[in-house]
Amino acid sequence: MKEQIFILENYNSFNPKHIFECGQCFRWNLNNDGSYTGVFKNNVLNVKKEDNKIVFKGMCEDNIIKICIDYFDLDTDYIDIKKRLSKIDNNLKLSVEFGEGIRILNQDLWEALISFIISANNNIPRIKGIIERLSKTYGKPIIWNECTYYTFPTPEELSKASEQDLRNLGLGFRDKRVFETTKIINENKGLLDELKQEENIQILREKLNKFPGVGPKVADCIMLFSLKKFNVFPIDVWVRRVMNDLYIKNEDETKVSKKQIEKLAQEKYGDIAGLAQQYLFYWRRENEAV
DNA sequence: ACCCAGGGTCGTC
DNA sequence: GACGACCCTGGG
Repeated sequence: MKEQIFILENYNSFNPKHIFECGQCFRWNLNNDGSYTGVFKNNVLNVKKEDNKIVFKGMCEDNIIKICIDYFDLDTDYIDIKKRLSKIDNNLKLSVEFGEGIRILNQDLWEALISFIISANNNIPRIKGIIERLSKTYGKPIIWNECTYYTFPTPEELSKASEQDLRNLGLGFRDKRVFETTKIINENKGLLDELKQEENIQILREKLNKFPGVGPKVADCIMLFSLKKFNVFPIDVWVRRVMNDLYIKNEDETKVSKKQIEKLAQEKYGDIAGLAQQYLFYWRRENEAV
């Protein structure tokens, strides 16, 4: 592998900070120069926005342009999506303005499955640390600019970890869930492809729920972030909070039922509920005191 | 120092 | 369908 460069000029709706900090991914880190560096599949990439250019630079196993178009969802028209969301109400308009450069990454299904199992009742800094340690211990090294990066372990690589190994890496009670899910994937080689080909959301959700550690929220995240199902609406504490603040206004947000939020999201946002979720999540998390 | 919450899920009642 | 338990860590 050798370094490749790809530059987008005058490209709209692309802001690295918005993309990497809206909660969809865990392996991108901010550098001193404002750029972000991350690992996905067998690639290491650095992304920097300067003036009217987006500069992609890195070690890629395939053509960097092809890889970026796929991973950064460059063929989707976000101007149109944002226009539609802005028309819904003023809240959406404000959240879309705030996170104008958000894009939904097309992440690897296996990595998303494990990562979001780890995310359960956990906080983002700790989730990132756990995934980094998993990669360092079981993934493959890629050297670039005198730094060593590690790929996310494949199912085979992760199968080398015992439950106790996982516990030692800091997974806590999620050790068993990750261990069992890895075992299921390794015993059913065609399962991941089968999931990728399933178009029906309900069937997909049922299949995902069979993995230990995958409940409704984690299943929705997997579908939205790695299977391009833009109509699902993952509900976590932040989304519950913002939906309650904006529409429901219950004194105790924890008392608001998931069903009620789901219904509201489908009615208001419909087939792009997942996109709405990302703008709202990012907006609410970055403006906590509001 | 102590307490709480965090991109929830699971087992039990 | 409600309710508590669950590893661990950063921040109040």
